[in-house]
Amino acid sequence: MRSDKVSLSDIARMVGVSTALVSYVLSGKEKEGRVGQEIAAKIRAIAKELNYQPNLLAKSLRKGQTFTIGLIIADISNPFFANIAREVEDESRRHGYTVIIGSSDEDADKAWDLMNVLINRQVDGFIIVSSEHSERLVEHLQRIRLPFVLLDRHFPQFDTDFVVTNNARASYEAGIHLIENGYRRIGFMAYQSAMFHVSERIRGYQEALRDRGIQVEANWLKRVSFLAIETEIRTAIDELVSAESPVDALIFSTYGLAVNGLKYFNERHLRVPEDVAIVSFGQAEVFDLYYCPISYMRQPIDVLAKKAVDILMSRLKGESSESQQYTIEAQLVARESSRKRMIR
Amino acid sequence: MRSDKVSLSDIARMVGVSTALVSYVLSGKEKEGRVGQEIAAKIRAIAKELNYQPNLLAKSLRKGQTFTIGLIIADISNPFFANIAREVEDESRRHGYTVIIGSSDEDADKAWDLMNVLINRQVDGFIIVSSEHSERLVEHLQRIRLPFVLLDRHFPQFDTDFVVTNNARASYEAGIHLIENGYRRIGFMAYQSAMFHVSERIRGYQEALRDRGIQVEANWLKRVSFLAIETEIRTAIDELVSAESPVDALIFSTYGLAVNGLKYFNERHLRVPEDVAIVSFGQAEVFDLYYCPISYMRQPIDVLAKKAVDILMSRLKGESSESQQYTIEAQLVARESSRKRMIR
DNA sequence: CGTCTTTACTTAATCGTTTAAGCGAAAACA
DNA sequence: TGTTTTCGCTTAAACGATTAAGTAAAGACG
Repeated sequence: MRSDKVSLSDIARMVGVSTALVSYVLSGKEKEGRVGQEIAAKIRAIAKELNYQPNLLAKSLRKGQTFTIGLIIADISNPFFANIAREVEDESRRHGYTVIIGSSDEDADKAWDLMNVLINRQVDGFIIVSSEHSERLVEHLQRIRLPFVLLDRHFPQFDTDFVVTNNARASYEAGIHLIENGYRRIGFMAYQSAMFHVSERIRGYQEALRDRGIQVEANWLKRVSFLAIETEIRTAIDELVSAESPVDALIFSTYGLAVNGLKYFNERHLRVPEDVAIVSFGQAEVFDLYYCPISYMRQPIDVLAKKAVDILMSRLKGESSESQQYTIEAQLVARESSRKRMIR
Repeated sequence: MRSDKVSLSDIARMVGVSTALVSYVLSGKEKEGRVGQEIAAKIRAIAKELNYQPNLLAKSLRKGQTFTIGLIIADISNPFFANIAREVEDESRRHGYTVIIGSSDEDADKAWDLMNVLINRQVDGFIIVSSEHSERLVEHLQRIRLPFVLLDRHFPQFDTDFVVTNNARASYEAGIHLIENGYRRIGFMAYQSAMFHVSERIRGYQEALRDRGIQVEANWLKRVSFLAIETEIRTAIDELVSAESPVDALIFSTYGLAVNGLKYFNERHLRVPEDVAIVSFGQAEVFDLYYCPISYMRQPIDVLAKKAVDILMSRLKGESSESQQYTIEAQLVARESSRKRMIR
């Protein structure tokens, strides 16, 4: 297919030396290779003239390193993950690494297959936003000793590297914020999932209410399945605003829940914050543009991503052996959607 | 780093045959290799037992094919591109290809560097959402005969494969739609760019107005630079709604312009569609969630992406030599933001 | 029974690098 | 002058697959 691919041996032939010498010069190992000044210059000149581009496949095969990392996320078309992907990509490039991204759709089997595809491609390591039931994936990576960092979500039962948000604390602050602004009946919308970060978010919310002497009603907590979100979130909201136990505020625990929930809010003509005040997790332009800008717990995606890459890089250098675990605080961005409650 | 990597020769040693035989069996070439039944079974058994995963680097190096394609887009954190990326990823995987995504930030130099990184990684081909001044990139790929497909944007002066939206037509329809709903003074917001798709979108808009006997005023067309979008779009909108030549409707020619523009609309408390009706390009959840759902020209991202991958695949098989060029129609999704004008 | 074909394998080159080891020749040292 | 060191380069193995070509043994054929 390609015609003018130029290899080390092409240069070697033109200069009249061995490929070894060319390799030494072009990879900056002149010292070790003890190459003559003139011949080095000549090699460099010819390489430049032919626009020599080393074949990274060959290099990787030989060195046992590809300078590639695999990034497994739920869905690149979700802006939260897209932003993560962007930061990971930029940070990795700074270290000379290329990222291969795969979307798992929160499906452990897909994630497993993805992992295998990437392993076959000999990635040097992984950054993973894990999905439910991905314990097997984590165990497998540990067993084969492939470095990886869990991002945004982790498994407390495994001793792994990870970088996550302080989810309990974030929920707690979201709750306190709403309470301090006069809301008393606060709902919480979460995915139906046994993942740690989900239960942490729920825990923080409940603690906030309890700390402020509010009796948490069980049916304020709504859990919807990821796959049937569009229908289930409608039922959940219907129940939350029904006469029986109407809430005056609602915390969405992810971006996807917020988007789907707010769509239904519009449909039902529920007013924010008059009917229901809102604080959400995740972040996206949607929150700015909503008629009533949405308050949210800002997760410092750039910091999370950068830290994850840094940890992975240190692993790839084989530096430490202790697990590196970072929990980063989210920050409340208070907007109109949770403004002080008017007395009705 | 990795301990238990198992290679062809490991299997060969255990079974007591040569690596060649193992290769034949495991790559389903038993016929050509004329391998015995029993030994084939044994090889397969051991391979399974050891969980053998072929080293794609070695395979690629030998075969001169990596089954990898490079996708260059402006920015993965922009939902329009994120959706493209997702579709390209899925469709490619169906063909057994892995995608490496890179963000160019609409910067030709970054795109060039990205291209080189990916070439070094021996991608088999490219799908490119090109940026301004990327003619050099296109010429280079043609010269080295690396297959590529331009997506969403193309250069009319080059004879390349491409898949694009019918931009002139889409703008035209957006314009007609607004006119038919009673708007007469229609503005158009575009990036300051000489790229073909931009001028096509402008052309369609102007034609629509002319066809309906509306005298197009020059200062209805606003062009803002990609880099200084936040400030320039404010000035542009200020001018558009100013007393001198206030518009009653506005077409945003990209997602990014719409988001930034609408933010400023909120700030200035401009009402949609009472003050200004809106039709936008691009698509995202934002448009659904805005207090007044935004009408937009729906570009069939899934079709665009799938077609681009299909074309690239046919190139990789070396099928046709004629350039394959597809122009796909966008579809108006009419919502509240451009509803029939009330007489004031 | 000798020759030809088929079967079931092996050998070895190859892809494009890296890099340890080797090897003359010149320079330094004793 | 003889020995060691340094210099400047080459040789060749290795990474892990693929695959054309070779080969030995068994079976088919006349």
